[in-house]
This record gives sequence, C-alpha cells and structure tokens, in this order.
Amino acid sequence: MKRPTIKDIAAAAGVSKGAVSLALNGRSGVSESTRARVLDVASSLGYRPSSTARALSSASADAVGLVLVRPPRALGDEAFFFQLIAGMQSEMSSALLLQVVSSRSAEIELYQRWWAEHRVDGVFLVDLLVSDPRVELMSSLGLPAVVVGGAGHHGSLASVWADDYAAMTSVVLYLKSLGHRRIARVAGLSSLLHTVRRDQAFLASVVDGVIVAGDYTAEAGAAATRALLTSPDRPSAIVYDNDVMAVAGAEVAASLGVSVPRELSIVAWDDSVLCQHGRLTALSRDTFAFGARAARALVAVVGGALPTDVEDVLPELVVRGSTGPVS
Amino acid sequence: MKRPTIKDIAAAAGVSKGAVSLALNGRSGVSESTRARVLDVASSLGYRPSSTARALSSASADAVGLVLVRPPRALGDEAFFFQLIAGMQSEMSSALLLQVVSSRSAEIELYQRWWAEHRVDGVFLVDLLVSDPRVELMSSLGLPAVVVGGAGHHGSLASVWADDYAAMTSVVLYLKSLGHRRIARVAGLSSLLHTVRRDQAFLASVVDGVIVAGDYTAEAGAAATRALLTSPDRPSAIVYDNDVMAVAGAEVAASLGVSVPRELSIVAWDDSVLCQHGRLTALSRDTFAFGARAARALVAVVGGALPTDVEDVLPELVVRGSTGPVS
DNA sequence: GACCCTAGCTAAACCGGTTTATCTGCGGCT
DNA sequence: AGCCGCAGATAAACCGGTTTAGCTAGGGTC
Repeated sequence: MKRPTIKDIAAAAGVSKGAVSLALNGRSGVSESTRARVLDVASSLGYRPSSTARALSSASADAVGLVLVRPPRALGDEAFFFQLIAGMQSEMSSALLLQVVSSRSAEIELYQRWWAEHRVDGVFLVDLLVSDPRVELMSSLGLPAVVVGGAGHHGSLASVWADDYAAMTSVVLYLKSLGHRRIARVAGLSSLLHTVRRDQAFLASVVDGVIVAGDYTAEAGAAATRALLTSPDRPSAIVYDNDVMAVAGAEVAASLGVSVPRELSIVAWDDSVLCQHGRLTALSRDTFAFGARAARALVAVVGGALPTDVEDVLPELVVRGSTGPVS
Repeated sequence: MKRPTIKDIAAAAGVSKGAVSLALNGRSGVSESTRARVLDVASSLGYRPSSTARALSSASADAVGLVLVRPPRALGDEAFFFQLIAGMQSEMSSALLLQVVSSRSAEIELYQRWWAEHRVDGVFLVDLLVSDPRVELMSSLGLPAVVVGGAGHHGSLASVWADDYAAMTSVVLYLKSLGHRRIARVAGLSSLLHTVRRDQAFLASVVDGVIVAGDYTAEAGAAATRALLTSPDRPSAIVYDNDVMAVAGAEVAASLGVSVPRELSIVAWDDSVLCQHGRLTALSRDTFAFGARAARALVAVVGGALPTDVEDVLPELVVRGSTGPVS
C-alpha cells in the first residue's frame, strides 16, 4: 500500500540514495549503465517522487497558486474566473492551489506564507490595482509571478494582458459611427487598473460622455441604468463593464419602456451565454485561451525564463441586436 | 526575509526544537511557563509553521483536493462547479488543490499520488458514477473523503446530497397538476448516478414519459428538443437536466414556432442567471450552501469524526413564465 | 614509478517539522 | 539513606527527498 521511496529504489538497485536522486533527475555523476538500471527499477516499482519532500529541500513544489479576493458568495457569478482557471489548467501539468480570501491583507499574507513554505512554484496575480503592492512584494520575495490582465509592464514581473484601451476606443468609434454622441459608461471597480484604463480610453474618444461607477453586480447595473435613463440628458448608448450589469441594464430599459436598440444601444464588455441569449452586442474575448496563455507564461518564468509581456489578441466586438443607429 | 523556523524559536527561547514543537501544539511534556515563553517568542518572531515540512512527517497537509474530469474547455460553462467551489472555500481555512484532468484513470492516479505524497488531508468526490471505483479506492487508501451530490450512502464515506428522486417527483407532479400527460425528459450523462436516480423518479411518477439522452451542452439540448418537437406524438412539457440545455431548448421551440408556455412547458434543473433572464421555471438549489456543507463534512471527517450522510434541503421549484396549463 | 585528474559513487548533512527514547532532578515513601 | 516515580526537558531519529564533501579506482602524463 505504501508508495516506494527513493530508499527502496536504492536498496533494490544496490546503490545509494544520492545516486538514485542523480540518476532520476538526469544529472551527471552517475554512469549511463547505473542510470539505466535505476530508472528500470524505479519504473518497475511504480515510483513517484513525493513533491512534498522535494519541496522541503528547496526544489519544485509542483503547484502554482491563485488567490482571489472576494466575498465568497460573489464568486459563483463570475464565469470569467472559472473560464480563466479552466484555461490555465489546460496548459499546466501541476496542480493549482486556490484560495478565496476576503481581504487584500489576507491575500498578501497568504502569498508570503505559500512562498515561505515552498507550497507553490509561482503565482498568478489577478485584479491588478492601480498601484499594486503585490508587484513589489513578488519582486522582493523572488517569487515567480505572472500579472494577468493588468495592461502594461509591471516591475520585474511577466504580464499577460489585453489592450483594454484600444478595445474601448474601438467600441466608442463603433457607436460614434452609428451616430451616437452622448454615450454613458457603467464602469467596474475604480480601484482596478483596467477600469482606469478603460475610463481613460472612453473619455479620450467620446464626444459627450458620462461615467457611472458600478461593481459588476446586477443591482449596480440596474441602479446605474435607471439613473441614466431618467436623467434630463439621457444617453443614446451605454457601455457596461461586464455582462451581468449589461443584462440588468437591458431589463431596466425594458421596464422603463425604453426600446433597445431604437432608443438605446447597449454594449457589454465580456461576452457570455448571458449576452448571447439576451442578444446583446458584446466585446468578446477568449478567456479560456487567455488563461492558457497566462499559464504558459508562468510555466516559463518558473522554469527560469526571463519575464516577458504578452499581449493577448484584441477583444472582438460581436454585434447583436442591442446596438443600432441613433434614432 | 526568510521566515523563522522552529529552530530559530528554540534558540531564541533557549529550549530544544522538540520542546518548541510540543509547546506550539498544545501537547503535554512542557511546563506552562516554558509554553508561555515559547508562544511569546513565536508570535513576536511572526512564526508560521511550514505545512510542507509538517506534511512530510505525516501530519496535516493543510489542504484538501478536488479533481474534475472534464474536457477543460467545457468547464467554464458550468457555473455549478464554481458556485460549489466558492461555497467550499467559505467553510475552509485550508487551501483547495484543484486539478482538471481528462480521464477517469488520470483522476484515480492523481488521488493516489496526492495521498501518497501527503499533499491533501482529504478529498471531495464529485460526479459520482453508478458504480464508482473511487469509493472503494478511498476506503482502501484510508483517505478521508466526502461524496458530493451522490444520493445515498457510499461504503464508509461521508456523503452530502440532495434528494434528486423527490425533487424529480415534485416536478412531475407539478406538471401533472397543470394537466400535462406526455412529458419528456432531456437527461444528463447516463453514467452519472444522479442521472439514473432522476430517470427512475421520472419514470415512476410520469403517465406517458419519454427520456432523451443529453450531455449538458447547448447542442445536445437543441438537438433533443428538435427531435421531440418534430415527433408525431410530441410532449406538452420537457424537463431538462441543466440550465444550458433548457435555454437551448427554449430557443429551438421559438424557432419552430412552438409557443412557450402555451404549447410547451419547460422546466430546467439547476437555476441560474440564465434561467432568470430566460424566464424559465427552474429547480433551484443553493449550490453555494451545498458546497459549504460539503466542506464542513470534509473538515469533520479529516478531523477524525465518523462519516455521516447529510441530506441537503430539497431543491425548490421556482415557477416562472415557461410553464403553464396544457392547452 | 610518482603524481595528478576525473568519473563514479557513497556517506552525511540538510530542509523544518514530529516523535520517541533518554537523561536529569526533585519529591515522596519506606 | 535508599529507592521509586514522575515531570520537564533534551538529543536523536525520522519523513523523503536534494546536495555537498569525500573517497576510490582507473587512466594519462612526465
């Protein structure tokens, strides 16, 4: 029942523990004949190295970490992260250590702990803040990390990102080409870096714009929409920072008797089944592939490669029934 | 930068490593005064035990495992699992080791490995098969495990489940009370235990029923619906095994000119935002709470408690616009 | 033939904990 | 005084690997 250890192999092959370690890891110091014999014995015994023991003596932990800061209950609605995780997994042979915490400080504490204990070889950093302390932390710890979704370059870390600025610009240009002047944006959390980027791009390209803060929930989307549609100079188009808020907004419009897309055009950021069934025009990106790309980047830096910045393909605008020419 | 180890504490407190270990773990063998001094030094040094080292000497690994067998790409659409994981996390202080694999054999291999390496203290078992080899495996390994969502009792394992049989019966009775006689069921994977249970309950309570196999994808839902609606004796109601298939079915009905709910009633199993916006009557359960309950059960058996079977609250039928009296 | 190098291997230390066996005083009992 | 028992602590072994220092034998060089 017990798994064979390196000691068992050493005994069976008639060599020392050290020699077995060298042989198994393809390092020099043992003859080819000995190596072959050791490998033979190891496979016939069904040997699997213990990553726990290995991690203890400062080698690979065979796992990477991801910490999500979020009220746990809110997590389930964010299909984005699940897609992302699924994509990550597709490119990793190691396991993912996942933990959901409720505060930023707990997150930092956890990263430090995982690193101190060699529980992970590297980590993903998501939800990048405008001036994020984690970037500095990773550098000082020397913990390999990949910034996921934070546009631009971050200290000495690798980064995988989509160009939110260009994407937002393209959305606004599209709406302008339909004749829209007064355009509103229902934004996400203002503490997040990509929110700021989208804000900047929005303000830079729009003629007559207004930004309302939101927090990705249906309630926020509904409230913002209600406020916008009942205001004296109501916009002819609204761009939402995620699918949930957009769908909620569409419902509010319907309940107020505002016809979409005749009186109001709606664009959602992340595409999803929700947008598909709601026939909402959405900015679609392949989150699964994005996660896979992030995983590849992390595997690379864990392997000692120099950190690089990878720009993901530009999100693509999928036009459905929720956008049209201004009436 | 390096975390203090037990050795550092021993030196600072002027005692031996062993004494520190005893003191920190609240075990007898040290005097109260020494214990107090050790705890004092430990906290002032910001000591955190290394779970890696601890796991090596056959104690807690401070993590539990979950393996999902699935084509990675399909994972992102299953909000169910993300809700479940979120719920689990809410009740666990330890981390979750998550890995997605593509075959049952890889899953079993992984469970064995994790156990052999002390990487996890226990595991969740989801997607229980009709006769599942994992149940036997866990018993023989002595690996604490909780069966999640597999109705009934399983060997020596703890189990957390919802009564699918009763739930299906209630759905059928509801439809019958509306006058429906010929009712169809678009089922999930027939290899899964809960699919069989639902099949049984469906057949036992229905007057004139038909079951079509599906696999939870929109495509399968659409195809099954198309077949049913174009058949000579088409049903007046369809019960789908998940939300994705139900929504796809509703679209097919619309495209065929079949009016919902006048000519066709639709019920979805798991409720979701998708059902809410599609105004589909759905069998709603609190997946988050379900995950939390599963986590509590696992924490208990890991802690040495006797495995128990916990029955979750019965899913509740949320009636929306997709069901009505037979015309 | 003396000397040096190096390939190939072993023994031992180490990672950071837990656990067991052993040692040291001290108090109580006869 | 002599003996036992026990609390309190320590040293050392152990978990399963990696890594380093050290040993040995064989070949090449002068």
